[in-house]
Amino acid sequence: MLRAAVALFIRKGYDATSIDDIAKSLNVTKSAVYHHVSSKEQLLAEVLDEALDELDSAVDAATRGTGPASERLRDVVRRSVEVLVAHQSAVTLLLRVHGNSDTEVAALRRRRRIDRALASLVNEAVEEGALRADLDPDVLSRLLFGMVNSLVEWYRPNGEISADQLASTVAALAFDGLVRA
Amino acid sequence: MLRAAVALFIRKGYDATSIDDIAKSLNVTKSAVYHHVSSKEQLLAEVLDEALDELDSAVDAATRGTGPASERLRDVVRRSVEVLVAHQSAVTLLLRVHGNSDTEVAALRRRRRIDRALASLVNEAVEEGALRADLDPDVLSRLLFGMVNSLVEWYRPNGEISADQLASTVAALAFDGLVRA
DNA sequence: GTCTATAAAGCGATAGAC
DNA sequence: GTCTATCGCTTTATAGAC
Repeated sequence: MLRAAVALFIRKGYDATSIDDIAKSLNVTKSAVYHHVSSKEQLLAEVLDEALDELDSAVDAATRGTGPASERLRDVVRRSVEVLVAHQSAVTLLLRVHGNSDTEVAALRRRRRIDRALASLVNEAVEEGALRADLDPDVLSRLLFGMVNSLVEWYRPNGEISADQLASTVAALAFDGLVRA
Repeated sequence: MLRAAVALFIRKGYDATSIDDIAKSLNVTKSAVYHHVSSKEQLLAEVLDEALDELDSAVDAATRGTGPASERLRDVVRRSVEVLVAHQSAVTLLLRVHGNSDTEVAALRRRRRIDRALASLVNEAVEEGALRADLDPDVLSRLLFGMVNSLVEWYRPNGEISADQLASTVAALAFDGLVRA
């Protein structure tokens, strides 16, 4: 039920998906769908909460860690990739939210909190001296997690590359760059 | 007119924006809008073509260049950032297209052509020996341009950082990485 | 738990007056 | 070039039978 809805939300977009679309994909009528969920918006809220809970826990672990910020940043990059792979549908929808309803506005607020925590971590790592200081840390943070988040648009788990390999590739590219060492 | 529509498409999403929304933002009625445009879909098509034309020309320049692939890749990364900044609205909408209409399907086809050309360039640069060969070139290409594309979600041209600075930051991060040299 | 039927509102788009 | 009015359709959501 939720899985069918999420699949359509991703393929067509939340706004372009009607309850009737969801019903048809399950070979039932609209009324049958409304027996299980109270509204289309609530369906979205459940998925967004799944994504936000997972990302929160990844970020909280990094924030509360004791080691050097650069190591905690490396860990949260890897953890984020794992979360995006394990909860790809939910995170994909979260990243597409516009703020068109109370549910979406609340999700955006929680997301901004996460983004701010990640930016703080990058700033800390730069101040530590572990990361380059010649570039704006806030811009670096946005680019870094923009790269991480972009993988929801193309990664397919059934392929040849595992979540673990992907996390290593992302971390290697982000920290060491494209150029041959 | 087009500008008002695009602003709303970006703020609320194309599907969640009605012709009446556009009309109200211009303080006219729906009919006045339809006097200037033939359909909501045509409005979207014009914007997507703007973005695709610009990206095409950036990629074509890199593809037809004569220097080393790694230099042409550096150039196309910089040029891409400049295009995303100069045509941010159009590119933002392009990156959000789902394929819900003929217009959107056609745009996705053109976009895939561009992505393939960029992936070829990354492959070439790896074969040349200029870029690291320990990571999958196709994955590198996706992550690199995922990072580039992600800037449409946060960059604001009125701020303190110029398009040129941003292009330098993106290139520096992508090629040399986060770690202090 | 699923159905038919329907309400109430919004949608894209058009006709025709001014 | 903008308006009022309207068509035809789809939307979210509910009522009530089985």
